[in-house]
Amino acid sequence: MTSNRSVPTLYDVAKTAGVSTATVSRCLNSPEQVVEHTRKRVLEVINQLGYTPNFGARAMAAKRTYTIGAVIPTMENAIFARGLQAFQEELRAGGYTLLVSSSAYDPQIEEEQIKALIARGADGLLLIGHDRTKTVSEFLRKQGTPALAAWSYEADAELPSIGFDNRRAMRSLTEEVLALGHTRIGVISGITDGNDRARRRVEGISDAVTAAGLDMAGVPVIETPYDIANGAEAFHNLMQADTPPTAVICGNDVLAAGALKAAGEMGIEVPRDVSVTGFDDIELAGILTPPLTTVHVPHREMGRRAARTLLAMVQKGITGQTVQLEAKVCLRGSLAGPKAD
Amino acid sequence: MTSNRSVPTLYDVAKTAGVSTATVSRCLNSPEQVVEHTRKRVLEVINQLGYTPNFGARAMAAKRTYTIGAVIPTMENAIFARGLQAFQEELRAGGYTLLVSSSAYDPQIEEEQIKALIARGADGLLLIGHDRTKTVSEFLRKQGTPALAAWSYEADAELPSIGFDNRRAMRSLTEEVLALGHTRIGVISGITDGNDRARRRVEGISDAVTAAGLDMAGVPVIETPYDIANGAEAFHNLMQADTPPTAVICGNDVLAAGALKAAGEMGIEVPRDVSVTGFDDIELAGILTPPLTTVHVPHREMGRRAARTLLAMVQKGITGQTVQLEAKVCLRGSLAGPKAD
DNA sequence: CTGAAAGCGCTTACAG
DNA sequence: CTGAAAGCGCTTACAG
Repeated sequence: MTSNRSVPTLYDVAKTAGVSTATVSRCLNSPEQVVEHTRKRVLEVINQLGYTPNFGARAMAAKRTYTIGAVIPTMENAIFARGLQAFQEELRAGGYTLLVSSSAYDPQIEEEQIKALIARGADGLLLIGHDRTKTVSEFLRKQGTPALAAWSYEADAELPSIGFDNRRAMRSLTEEVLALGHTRIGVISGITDGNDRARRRVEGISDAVTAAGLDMAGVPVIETPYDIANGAEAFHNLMQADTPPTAVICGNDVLAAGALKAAGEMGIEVPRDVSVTGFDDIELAGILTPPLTTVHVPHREMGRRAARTLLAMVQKGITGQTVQLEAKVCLRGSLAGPKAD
Repeated sequence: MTSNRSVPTLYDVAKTAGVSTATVSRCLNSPEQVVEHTRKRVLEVINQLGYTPNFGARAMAAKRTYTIGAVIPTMENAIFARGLQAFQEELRAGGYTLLVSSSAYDPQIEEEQIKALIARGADGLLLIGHDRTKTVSEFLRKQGTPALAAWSYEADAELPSIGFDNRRAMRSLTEEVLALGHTRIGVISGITDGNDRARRRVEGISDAVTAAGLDMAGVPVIETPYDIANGAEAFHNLMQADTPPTAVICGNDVLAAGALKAAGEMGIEVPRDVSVTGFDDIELAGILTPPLTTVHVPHREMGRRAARTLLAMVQKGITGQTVQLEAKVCLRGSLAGPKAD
């Protein structure tokens, strides 16, 4: 039974080349097992017919797809873009294809996407961070598909991870802020629920604040989705207080960009009137006015190493090794001492 | 790595539920065909066993995957991010999963990715623009997989498209620039080879320049990959001339951001000393200093409509209708008249 | 080096 | 409403 516009199959190739389907399959998958003149003829027929293997059939029969899936929280804001680009380049060099989907920071959607990717035969998975639904964690364990968490180092997490210590990095940044003499801090954080990176960063702020002898209870923390407009609004609210902060620490560069924008609109000068810091060091950070003090994340290295590790897990069946990378404070013009008044 | 604890199959479910595989399949795909008590029992077993359908097998048997693939030139710069987000949301509402991959603006990689996506059973494809290799165009035609081009309206292209007229939009922007009295224009364009959007934009500049009675031969055009650093370097070079331009028109906002950055470093004030314009109106454009005059692209609407059109093509087998959307000039602080000297 | 054949895990007419 | 069975397009021991 052939459909009208039938796509050629292995069988068609075999028939017109006068060989068995096994031989055609071998020409594609282990050409060294086929003698040259046979192989040449088969490859010609393949070209002539415009044959491409049916992936589903292949996956089902061979039980591998040379596909790696990644589920990231968002494709906007370029937070993950650079790391993912490096990840993809490295996979490609290894003969693997990357398929990406995004969860919009919604655990339910993340679960769907993970299942969709596994169902589509992903040989391995790159995920971001460690917070996820119980059901999907269990699903992953049952499935046995190798998975790696990036962007967040955790020593004892369920999945091996390649990332940095968000808490420690943010603590270092905050220490720099405090060392300049700021005592009135404000925080604009991402949503911490379901986002361990955001949560760890707030913890890092708290660590530094407490260690400096200040009371975290006196530090206003606004949680809002990562977005320029939200950062602007939060900044606006923070500065409305009777004694507004002299330094606003933001959970990432996107929120900080919003804060800077709001400052401009409110006639507040940064860093003279108030300091602002970010996190991530996306390209944007360096071109804002003033340039943003932030934490530099080793995006590309993280992507590359994640790819290598995941490929090793997939190909050699080894357990992924957790690796901690460094994220360093990057001082720029948006941070200065508090106004002497 | 295959786990010894083999993943349950349809057959396992059927056996332990005491029904045929056909019935289990129906519970999943057309539950209304199964009487309630049977269905209930089967669904319980499915849950208990943690069964998930094998996608490859399903795709092969059913010949559809509810998957849409997209190949975009880059995940960086957020140029496509917003539109893609809307595209994905709309697909999701329709029960489809989006899988994305990026080509790094390399036609060869685009070809690979398209094939990979089709091989993986994508029911339809979203591509960007109209320039692609002969082989992949032919492949698409042979394959018959519905495909749609976005981000670029072309009346008579091979693929139906949902997009705007890059040429006309850039012409309008340039007319605004010229209307202010600028006669010395410089252009920083993306790489036009293999990128019809970039090419059309330069044509649009040429249209306006020529219509204004100026000679395009006198307009320096630098082509460089979309990237902040490249934009900065190109701006630097442009301003090195004996009679530097009084207005620099950039192929997109990312290049313009680089130009603004370079201007700052060179002590050139925008727009007093030189005007700078972009294209795309990504979120960045509004928060730069000064805010960027640019062309506003209807990202979200484009994404949504692309999804609806593609879904119609996939589900109803209809031919996609080409739609032209409006991209409007958006005037902001980075553009002013030339310095009166 | 090559082929015949089983099997991968599903869906879907076709019967009943 | 449900089942038996063919078929989807490949890969891979197993023989020869």
